[in-house]
Amino acid sequence: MPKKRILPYVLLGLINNKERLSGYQISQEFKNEVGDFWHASHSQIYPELARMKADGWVSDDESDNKSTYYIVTDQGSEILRNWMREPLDDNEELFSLKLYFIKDKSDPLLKDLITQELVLRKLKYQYLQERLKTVFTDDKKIKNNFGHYLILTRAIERERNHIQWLEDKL
Amino acid sequence: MPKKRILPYVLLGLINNKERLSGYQISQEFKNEVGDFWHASHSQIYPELARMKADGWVSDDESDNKSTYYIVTDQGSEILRNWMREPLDDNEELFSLKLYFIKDKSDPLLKDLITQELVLRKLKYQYLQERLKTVFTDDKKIKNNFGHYLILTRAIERERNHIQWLEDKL
DNA sequence: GTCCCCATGTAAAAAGTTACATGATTGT
DNA sequence: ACAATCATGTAACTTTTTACATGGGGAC
Repeated sequence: MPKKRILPYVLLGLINNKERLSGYQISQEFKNEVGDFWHASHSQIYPELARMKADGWVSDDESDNKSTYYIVTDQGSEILRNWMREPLDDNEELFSLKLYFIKDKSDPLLKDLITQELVLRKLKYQYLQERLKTVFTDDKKIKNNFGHYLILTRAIERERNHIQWLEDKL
Repeated sequence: MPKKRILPYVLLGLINNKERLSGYQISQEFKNEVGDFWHASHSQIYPELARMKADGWVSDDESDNKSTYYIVTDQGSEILRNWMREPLDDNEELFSLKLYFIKDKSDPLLKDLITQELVLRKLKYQYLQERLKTVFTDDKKIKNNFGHYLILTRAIERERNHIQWLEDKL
C-alpha cells in the first residue's frame, strides 16, 4: 500500500485551528511549536493549497487582496475529522500533530487520542526494557558500547516521563 | 549552501560500532534503537555503500563469500572523527546519533557532546517558557486552543526532563 | 536607495519510499 | 514442496529541499 500523505491534513488542521490562513502564514506557523513535529517549505505549501482548493477541501476568502487566505470548507472539515479519528500508526509525530489540532478541551477525541498513545507508549516502554536486558547482559557490553547504552537508558527514561504525563492528563 | 548529507556518516558510524557489517545487517540495525532517530531502506543503503567504497571511506572484507561485509578504512575513520567533532546544529537527531556512535566511556567527545546538547536544550527550554507566557496570556486562550496548550506544556516538561538527564550524566 | 520582510510562484535537484527482480538458504 | 528469511540490486515514483524569480511595502 502507498504511504499515507500527511501534508494536506497538516495544512487543513492548521487552517482549521486559526479559522483562516494564507500560505505565507502557514509557512510562519512551522517556526512555532508545530515545527517541532512537522515542517514544510513554501514551495510545498503553495502548490498543495492549490490542489486542496481544486479538490474542494478549502476555499479562498476573497475579502482580502494582498494575500490569499484559505478557509476550510464543509467537505474539508469532514475530511479533517475523519483523519483525526483514524487510529495512530507507527508514525510517532501523529499523536502530537493531532493533539495540536484539537481546539476544545471537551472534544471526545482528546481522551481517545491520549488513551491510544498510552497503549503505544507502554508497549514501547516494555520493549525497550527487554532490549536493555538482552543487549547489555554484562558490564563489559556496557563499557564497549557506552553511547548505545546511554541512548537506550535515555529512551527508557523518556518513555517513562511521557507515560506519566499521559496518565496525569487522563 | 547545500544541506549536509547525513546518511553516509550514519553508515560509517554503524560499521565502525560493529567493526564490520553487511548492507543487509545495516538495514536490520535500523530496526533497533538507532531506528528511533534515523532510518534508511535497503535501496538507499546498497548504492550508498558502493559510493562510499568508491570514495575510499570503506573497503569490503573479502574473507566472506555469501555477504559483502564492509569495514571502515583509515580515511573513513578520519572522516567519521571529523564529522563527530562538528558542532551540533538545528537537526535534533544529531545528538542521539553521535552519542550512539561513541563506543568508549572515556572518549572526550562524550562530555563535549553532552555539554553542547545541554546549551541547546536550555535555550530551547527558555524559549518554550517565553512562548507559553506570550501565547497563553489568559484562560480563554487556553480553553480555545487546548491541544496547542498541551503540546507546549508537554514540550516544556520534556525539555526539563532531558536537561536533568544531561546534567546527571555530566 | 538599499535592505529586509511580505507574499507567491516554478524549476531543478536530492532524498527517501515502494515496487520489481533474482537467487540462496533454512525450516517445516 | 512451500514459506520465510537472507541478501543484493535497480527502476519508478513521491516527497522534500534548494535555488531561481518577481514584485510590493516599510524602515533607516
